[in-house]
Parts: sequence; C-alpha cells; structure tokens
Amino acid sequence: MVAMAALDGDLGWTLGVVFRAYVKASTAVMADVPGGHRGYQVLTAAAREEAPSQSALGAQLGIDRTVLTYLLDDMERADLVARKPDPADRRARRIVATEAGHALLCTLEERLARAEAHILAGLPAKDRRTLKSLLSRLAAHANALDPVDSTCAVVEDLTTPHPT
Amino acid sequence: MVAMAALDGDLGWTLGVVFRAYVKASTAVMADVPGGHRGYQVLTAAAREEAPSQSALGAQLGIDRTVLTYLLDDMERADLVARKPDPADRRARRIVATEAGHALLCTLEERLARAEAHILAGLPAKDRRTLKSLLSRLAAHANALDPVDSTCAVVEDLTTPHPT
DNA sequence: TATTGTTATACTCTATAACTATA
DNA sequence: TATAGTTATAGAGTATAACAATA
Repeated sequence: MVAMAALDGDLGWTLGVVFRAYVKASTAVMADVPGGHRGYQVLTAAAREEAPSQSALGAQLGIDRTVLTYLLDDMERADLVARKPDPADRRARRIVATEAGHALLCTLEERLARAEAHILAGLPAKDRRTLKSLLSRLAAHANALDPVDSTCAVVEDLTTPHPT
Repeated sequence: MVAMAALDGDLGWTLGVVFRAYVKASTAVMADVPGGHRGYQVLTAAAREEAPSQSALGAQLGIDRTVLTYLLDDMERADLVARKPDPADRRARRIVATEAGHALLCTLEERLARAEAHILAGLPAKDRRTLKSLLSRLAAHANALDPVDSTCAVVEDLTTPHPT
C-alpha cells in the first residue's frame, strides 16, 4: 500500500489516492488491450476522428512517433486498427479502427463507466455531481496554467549521479 | 500536451488533467532532491517517525527494498539522511533525517503548499474547501475498495508479444 | 531541404535472484 | 530456518539517432 496519511487534508495526497484508484481500475479494464491505456487512446482517436495520420496521432496523444510505430504494429496484429495509405501523401498512413476495434471500444467504454461508478460509490449522487463539476472547472483552468511560476526555483543541485 | 477533450465530463479525464498538473508542479519542486518524489517521501518519514528501519520505510511507502538501498545511498551522499545502527538488532539500520534534511523538508513543504495554491487558483475559496473535502472523503473510501469487482473481466488475450 | 514512418541503439526504472550478516 | 540489507543481472519502457521514401 502506498498509504501513510501524512497530511490528510493535503490536496496532492487525496488527489493521488483517488487518481491511483482510478488508474488501477482502468488498468484492469485495459489489461487485454495491446498497449493498455495508450492502445485505448489510439483506438478512441482512430474511431472518432477522420482517420488521423500517425504524426497527428502522436502529437495529439503525446506519444512519440517511434513508440507509436511499435504500438500500431501490435494493434494491427490484433486486428483493432489498420494502416491505410493516404491518397494525398504517399509518405503518410491513415489509421482507421476495424470493425473489431469499434466493437472492443464499445465494451471498454462501458466497462470504464462501471469502473468510474465504482470509484465514486463512496459519495452520494449529489456530491458526485459536485465533485465532477469542480474537477472539470479545475481541469479547464489547469490546461492554461502551465507557466508554474518557478521563479523561486533552483536550490542547489543535490542530485549525485550513480557511480554505477 | 496530452490534451484531447474526449468526453469532457469524464471523471478519469478531469482527474487525470488535474493530477498531472499537480504532479508537474510538484516534480518541479522536487527537481533537486535525490530520488524526486520518493526522496521527499522518505525524508518526510525519516523526519516524522521515530527513525524507521529500511524495511519499515519500504513497506510504508511501497518502495522495494532493493530500490530503497540505492535511494538511501544517494540521499546519504547528499547529507539529507543518515543510516544509524539499530541498538536492538544489528541487522537493521534506522534512518534519521540530518539537520540539512530537516531544513530541506521545510523548504519543500512550503514550496509544495505554494504549488497546491497555484493549482487551486482557478476556484474560489469556498469551492476549494468543498473539493478538498470531497476528495478526502473519496480517498478515505478508495483505500478500502481495492477489490474492484473484476468479475466480468477477461475478454480474450489480444496482446501479442513483440517478436523483437 | 523538410517530413513521414521505420529501425537500431542506448539509457533509465523496476523486478528478480543471489549473497552477507545477523537473528 | 527466517529476516535486514546489499549487490548483480535481466527485463520493460522510453528516448536518441540514423535511415528510406516522399514532398
């Protein structure tokens, strides 16, 4: 257990606990998908968007293009997506979800919803809505606040490299 | 950016965004600490508890004992903690925070609080309290709900091993 | 020359197992 | 025999760089 109730009202702590619970549950859901969470994300994008190119996918999902190659190899082998030649650019490949891919995606989304409900089960319906709304507001804001004013950073480098 | 607004009211999504924002900010805070977050956790435990043994530390923080050895090597080299012999058990070492360790811990906690405030800045004070309270309730509950009824698991193994 | 995708290599983390010194 | 801590080895995941085909 990663427990230890350091500062219990601590945001980082509670956020971490809840997030890890969610990750754990969703990881179980994704267990059989090649690439796990990433495979799911790719599948979602391939099913929703208009056959994105690999570079577009990578940029969108924050997946390195070299990693994406291997991931798509696995997913193609599992018959979840296919690489189609782009008629307009012979260098590019457009990623489309296969029928099996769409079917799996449905199943996954359903199971994810169940996992979410399970996590939120500790809260009455009204509080659940409140929490989701607050988080959503914060998320919208968080995307825009990258410049974490680290003006006061740099203490002194305490890190020593492993001497092997 | 890991963006992509898939289902925007989605718990996993918003939770992930907020959590990652927090992780990013706190990672910046921990940048100079050997072992990053883990180093911070170890430092906290060493400063608070009564000189825990390595095995106690590992169990408490979910850090493998072999990893802990390397981590403590680095932290000791940086003069943040020290390994003291346990008078009662000559196999064990008790981990204590040095003076520099305590000092650093203070600084880190202060900077963490600032990072947290920064993340929460998107919400008015009242909502901030509500969110923290809801999360805290959920966290308390989450620790006890490990048995994610995966009764309906196992679809079929789509994973294919890399042929290298 | 720049870009899309692939491949090969290297590096970082983590996990496993084997070893010592105690108990 | 079992436990605390250390060390060595091997694996997964990721990052870097070089390459082929095309723009």
